[in-house]
Amino acid sequence: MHDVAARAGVSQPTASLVLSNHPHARVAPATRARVLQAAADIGYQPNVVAQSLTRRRSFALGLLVPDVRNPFVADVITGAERVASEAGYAVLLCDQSTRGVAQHLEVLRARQIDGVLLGAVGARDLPADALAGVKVVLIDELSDQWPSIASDALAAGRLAADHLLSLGHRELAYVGPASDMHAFRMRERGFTARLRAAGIALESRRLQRDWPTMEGGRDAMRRLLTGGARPTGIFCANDLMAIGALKTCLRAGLALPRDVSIVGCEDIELARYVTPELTTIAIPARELGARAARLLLQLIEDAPQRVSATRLLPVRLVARGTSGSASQEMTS
Amino acid sequence: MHDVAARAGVSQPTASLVLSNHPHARVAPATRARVLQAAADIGYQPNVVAQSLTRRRSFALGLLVPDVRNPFVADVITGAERVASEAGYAVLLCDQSTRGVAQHLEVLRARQIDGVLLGAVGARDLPADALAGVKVVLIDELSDQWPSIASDALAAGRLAADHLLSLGHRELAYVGPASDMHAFRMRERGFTARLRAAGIALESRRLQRDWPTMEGGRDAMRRLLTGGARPTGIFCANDLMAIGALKTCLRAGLALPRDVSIVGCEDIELARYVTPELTTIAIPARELGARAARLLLQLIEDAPQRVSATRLLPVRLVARGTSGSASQEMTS
DNA sequence: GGGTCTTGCCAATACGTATTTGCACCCCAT
DNA sequence: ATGGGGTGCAAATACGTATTGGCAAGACCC
Repeated sequence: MHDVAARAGVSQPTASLVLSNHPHARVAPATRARVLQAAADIGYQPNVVAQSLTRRRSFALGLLVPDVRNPFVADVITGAERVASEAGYAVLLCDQSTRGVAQHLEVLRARQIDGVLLGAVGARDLPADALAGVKVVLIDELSDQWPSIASDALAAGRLAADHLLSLGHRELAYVGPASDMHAFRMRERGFTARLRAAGIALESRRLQRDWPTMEGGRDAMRRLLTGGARPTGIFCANDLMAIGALKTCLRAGLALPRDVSIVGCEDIELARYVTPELTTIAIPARELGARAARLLLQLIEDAPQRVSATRLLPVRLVARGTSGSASQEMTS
Repeated sequence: MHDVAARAGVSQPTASLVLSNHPHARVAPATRARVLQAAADIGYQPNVVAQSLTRRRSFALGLLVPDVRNPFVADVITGAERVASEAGYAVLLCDQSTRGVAQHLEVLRARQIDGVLLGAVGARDLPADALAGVKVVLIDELSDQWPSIASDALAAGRLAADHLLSLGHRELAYVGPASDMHAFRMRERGFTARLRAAGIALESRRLQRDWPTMEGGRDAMRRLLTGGARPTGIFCANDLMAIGALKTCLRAGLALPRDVSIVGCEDIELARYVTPELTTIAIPARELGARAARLLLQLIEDAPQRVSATRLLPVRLVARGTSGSASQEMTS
């Protein structure tokens, strides 16, 4: 910028006034033009680090996720990255497999990060002190302590239950992670609540918890299959587990949806590419990421506008090939 | 840091010497201890932005990828993020769906980034001028202009060809992207070279190009099916395309591997979860990302050590359910 | 006991930009 | 002509840390 100023025959502060396009900048049009021309001539690019130091804003967001390889998470990232990037913010990616939430937050704080998006992190796990003074938005999580963007997980569980019930299933099971994430808890609660309303109680051996991955779904399904009293309808808290379960059923010689119906949750792209195609509850992952980023940017730029107005994003049932009438089993 | 210095009764520069652990720092042990104690007392955290300004190093890497949602890319990211993070570097994620490579590089340069990892970006597309003065490592790409870490893509193509040939297939096809990425070009070249060596020429209608996604694989497969003279063995340049093709075959009423054999490439986790399980060539994605990050860190920290020593990472065939003997078709 | 060396610290400066303050200068009204 | 108000710019300062140079005080030599 010194070079620009020298070339335009003005002082550095004047060049700064012009280039930062200050609102109440009183600069003569001719001078302004000279500075802009000089900047264009030498291809001036501002040093964001220096700007960050004086303005005490890094124009960067932290994006903390449990696992980049989870397709749902990848969708969330895509939505958030796009919004942030278009607003001129950089995205610092932090994977929890590398280090814990608290440690990542330390690093981000040291970098004077403007805000943090927390994806798929259970609110109870959050170290409140590590978050002190950090602007944060939770993704697909609800908390009265921090703003968040969430999907209607309760409805997701209900939709899955209603779908299976309407197909005539009475022998039902739930497969989900041991996570304390709000989204997972609510999917489970919505499901079991609807079962209770239909007069069905979920035995504990039909409530299987495991890691929210294909492997976890596989292991949970194995336990369901060997546990006796095989269920005919299964709701899996996410599609990865559902696919693991699906695969395990096929390996065990079961046919879907004849012998067993499976309903997943999230509707990742993959759900349409397994065989049979997975019936699931669609969660708008990209939209969650995008809205969370937008909310965070508002919190950063529009002062203490704490009106998070957390609205639940709607979910919907996508009936495909892994769910079918329970009577099929009886008649076959 | 001023507070730390005041608390320890020393000047700010002295505190800096202690806290930055300078090699030829001549500080009395007692003083050093006082400073460290003071820093611990008030929970001092360095301001990385200010450090970046003086040291002219941001301790941050750019990671430029075509699409976070591609599982192969997600694996690469995981590997790179882990290495960078453990070395104390932040990772700025840039998705090409947001803006072009050149624009991302501008932004990264303005942020005084220390280096850039370019994942799955064709070397020919690279704007050489936008890369001037930026330390960069290409991932799964080869170039005599920039250092890189790549897999043995030629061998991958050969392995696929040898596998299909050894199963007796003679009616072969290739499905790949129109990308000019080295990895894809070599996978194709290795495949076709082996076919030629076996006296088989690939007709143009059996060389289908499309987007490297499931949809692309689906569309390419549809063209193969409707083009007459259906091939019995197909090599798809990545697993996503292979899965799209697989799915399309199943929908068309074909059985795998009885009617058609498919070999994918990359061995993403998903390959084991489609039905039948996908035969594929395993590419060490995470290792690629990790090695690329390590090489970049070397270039950054160890001076102009241009000895990139680009070694090709080995690939291997993983035979699963989508490939079988060609004679099966004849006898069925 | 005066000189050279070493040790341990601080003062000064730099990094590149933003912001505040103050000073010329000109225009116009009285 | 003179004072007041506005305009356009530069000087000074700040952001938080790293680095250089130099200055005291002590150790050591003859």
